Amino acid sequence: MTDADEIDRRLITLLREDGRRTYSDMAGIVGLSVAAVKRRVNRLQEIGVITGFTVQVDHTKLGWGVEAFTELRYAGTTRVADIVASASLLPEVHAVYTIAGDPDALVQVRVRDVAHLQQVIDQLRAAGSIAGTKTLLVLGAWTRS
Amino acid sequence: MTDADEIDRRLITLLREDGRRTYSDMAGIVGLSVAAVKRRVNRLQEIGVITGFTVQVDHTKLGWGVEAFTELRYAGTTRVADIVASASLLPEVHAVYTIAGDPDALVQVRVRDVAHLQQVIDQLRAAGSIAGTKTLLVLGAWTRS
DNA sequence: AGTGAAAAAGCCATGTC
DNA sequence: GACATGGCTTTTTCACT
Repeated sequence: MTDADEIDRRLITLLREDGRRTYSDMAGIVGLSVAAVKRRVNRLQEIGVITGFTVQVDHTKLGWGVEAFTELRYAGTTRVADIVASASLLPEVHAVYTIAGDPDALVQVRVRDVAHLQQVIDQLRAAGSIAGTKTLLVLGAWTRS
Repeated sequence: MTDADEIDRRLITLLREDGRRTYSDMAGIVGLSVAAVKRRVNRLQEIGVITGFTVQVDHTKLGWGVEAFTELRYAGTTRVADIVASASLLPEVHAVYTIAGDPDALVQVRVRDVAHLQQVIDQLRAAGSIAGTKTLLVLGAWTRS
């Protein structure tokens, strides 16, 4: 936990809604000067609460129409770091979550079509000592903000 | 699929790395004029490839230290839209994915601690005609870029 | 921490090639 | 799409509280 007060949280919320909002815009909303808002945002970046600015992309419109989560189960000796390292090398892999219990990891992938999905799953299986996989095909997604 | 050429894709990649990059910066990298880059980025927003700008936040540092995925299984008659509508009302829910097959949905949640997780799961169960849940507790996460 | 003001940088519309 | 110009907005810094 970090010392982020109520105003810091409001600034973060505002920037999550629109990462390009201007300092003067936010200053007007939270009731501080532009310089004060800038210093707070800079500080939030320095202490690592804000880790970066980015764009949200509709991957469907770029031809990556299929999204899936693949659950991975490993042979007993596999180390967590190796799991993440090998899976994250695939460009189709969007996120890797290591899990307590069963399964051992959950991999979020984005692919062009189901044939492509098959390829990626095969590559995941080949990457380590995988005991088994189960893939959840995403039909629809809702994400906050 | 949309008509986004190689330069468009490079611009998207650049903006994913840093959503605050200036047009002149990108113009220098891709070898176009500032005005041309601006027109392309505007167009990518208009056609919905770029859906918004935002900040990446380290939720751990804000006291939301526990992340989990909860698989939901429904009674036969539940409609997908209702699932998403009810789950997305909880502020702890970060994303809802509807799934082909078993389970019916995968819900990504972020909570303060495991006691809080218990509450959220209970609320998810109460929200619809849930036949069962299984929660995957995240130990570590890797996300692209 | 916050304020206010001035300099520097970036944005954006317009016109021309 | 390139290039140039000018007006406007935003960012960034600095001295002061």
